Amino acid sequence: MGNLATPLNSLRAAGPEPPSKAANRILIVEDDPAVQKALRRLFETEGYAVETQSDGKSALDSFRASAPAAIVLDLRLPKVSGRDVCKEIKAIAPALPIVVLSAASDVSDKVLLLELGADDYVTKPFSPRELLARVRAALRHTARTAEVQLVSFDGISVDFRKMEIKRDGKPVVLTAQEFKTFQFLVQNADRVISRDELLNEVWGYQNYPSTRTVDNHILKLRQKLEKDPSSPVHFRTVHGMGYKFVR
Amino acid sequence: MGNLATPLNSLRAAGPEPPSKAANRILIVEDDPAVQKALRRLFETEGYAVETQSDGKSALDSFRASAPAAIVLDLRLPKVSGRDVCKEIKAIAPALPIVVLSAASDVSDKVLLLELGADDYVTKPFSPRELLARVRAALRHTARTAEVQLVSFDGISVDFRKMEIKRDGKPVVLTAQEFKTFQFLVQNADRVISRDELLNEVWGYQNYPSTRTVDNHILKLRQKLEKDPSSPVHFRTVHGMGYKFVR
DNA sequence: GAAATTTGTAAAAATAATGTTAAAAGGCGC
DNA sequence: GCGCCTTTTAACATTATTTTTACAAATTTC
Repeated sequence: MGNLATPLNSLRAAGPEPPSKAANRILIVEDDPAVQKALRRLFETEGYAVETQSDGKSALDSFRASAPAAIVLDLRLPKVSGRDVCKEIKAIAPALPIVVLSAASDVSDKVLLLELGADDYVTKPFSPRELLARVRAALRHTARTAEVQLVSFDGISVDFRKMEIKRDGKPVVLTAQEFKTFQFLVQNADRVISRDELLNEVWGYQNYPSTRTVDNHILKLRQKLEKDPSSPVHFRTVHGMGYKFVR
Repeated sequence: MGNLATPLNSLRAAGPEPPSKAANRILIVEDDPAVQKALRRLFETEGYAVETQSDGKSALDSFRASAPAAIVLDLRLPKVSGRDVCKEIKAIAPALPIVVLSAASDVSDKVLLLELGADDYVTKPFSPRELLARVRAALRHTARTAEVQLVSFDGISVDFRKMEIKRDGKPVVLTAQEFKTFQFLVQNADRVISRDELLNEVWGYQNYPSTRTVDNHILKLRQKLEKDPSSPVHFRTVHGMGYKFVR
């Protein structure tokens, strides 16, 4: 499971979670049989209910009939072009997430995708994991438009959308990386997060600093947000495992 | 983090040992000796048990024999091509994460990786850290899916994800190693586990403490979790064999 | 039932992880 | 390029955990 999916998990962590049937139905529109097959396998092994179509016309029919939770759409399609399919679907169901597959040349202008109404796209040699992550992210996004945007605890209030943090009414300034770290921890509250996971999720693959970097950011967060930084209450360390944010 | 891993393990293999699916065993398939050596070092210093193969044929044999937790696979291989190896392995073990190494030109086709069933890829030249990060992410993925997350017995409740244990409502604090030991025992409840198996599975490959270390951890678990530690009910001793957790 | 082996137990010794500081490296606007 | 801010690394102190050790108790073997 892509690590991007973790916030979702933690949000639900409160109770036993009933997997909604509709929530994991996916429509894949792809004309190349080989790719179609591969995509089907990819998503099915991840527990999605997959429906596949090979052309734009059938895709539209299928979409109306089965009401999928998300659509994976190849832009290059016979008959009705992928672009038109995308537009049309978005006209009917604006909230339905669509992730577009495209050759790099197709998206020379990202503007186009926005016009189409696509929620995200994956280009050329993409890793299956990446596609999965994007679809999941798209699903998550629509599933919870108001994804924990406001949090407050212990005299601290946070507006993640505005990127505003106040402590006893006074603004607290976090740097970019501190903020991202904070947000990830909050969105995964109560769960123990390893340094590696934080590096993956917050820092990403390209720049992968040493694990000690994480410690330093935690230190900063404690200094800026804990009442008594030397005995942290919210940013807890779990020795040998990682860190854990507790409200 | 020693890298004495290999010799120690082979020594230990003397005794009768069940085919373990150690979570940190990695198969690296790479024909360039220099790269192979570098990769081996990279992963070994990170505590993985590394097995290397130079061609597709041996890779398949090795995969069948040793059941690694993940595979790092160069697409360019002599004899059987990396592509075929990938496909074949995915056909047998769809859940086994495969991270592909490839020249940029190899993945120019957006289809390729998908069809192969690879989970992720890194293009040459790649940064060691990025490769590590991707492999770890892939491993975490498989580790997280489908495992018991909540358990309770006898007034004790466990949330493995939060790493939280409560006894009659009060939190019990376990150290990292204690927790891992506990988790492994619980997930293998009712089965007798030898000390050697515990060392392999919980302690991993590169640290090999004496078997008495296991006894001490069991002791701690009993002290923290048994009603009457001197006559344990859940953490049972199977004389001459090992231990066994009973709910 | 005595010797040999295995396990229970607690405390000491050895390691390893984390906290913290300060300096180096990297980015960015000017 | 220069100065400013952020991020990362490096180093050292501190704390926590893991491992070893030694001996007592229990179990098995003969």
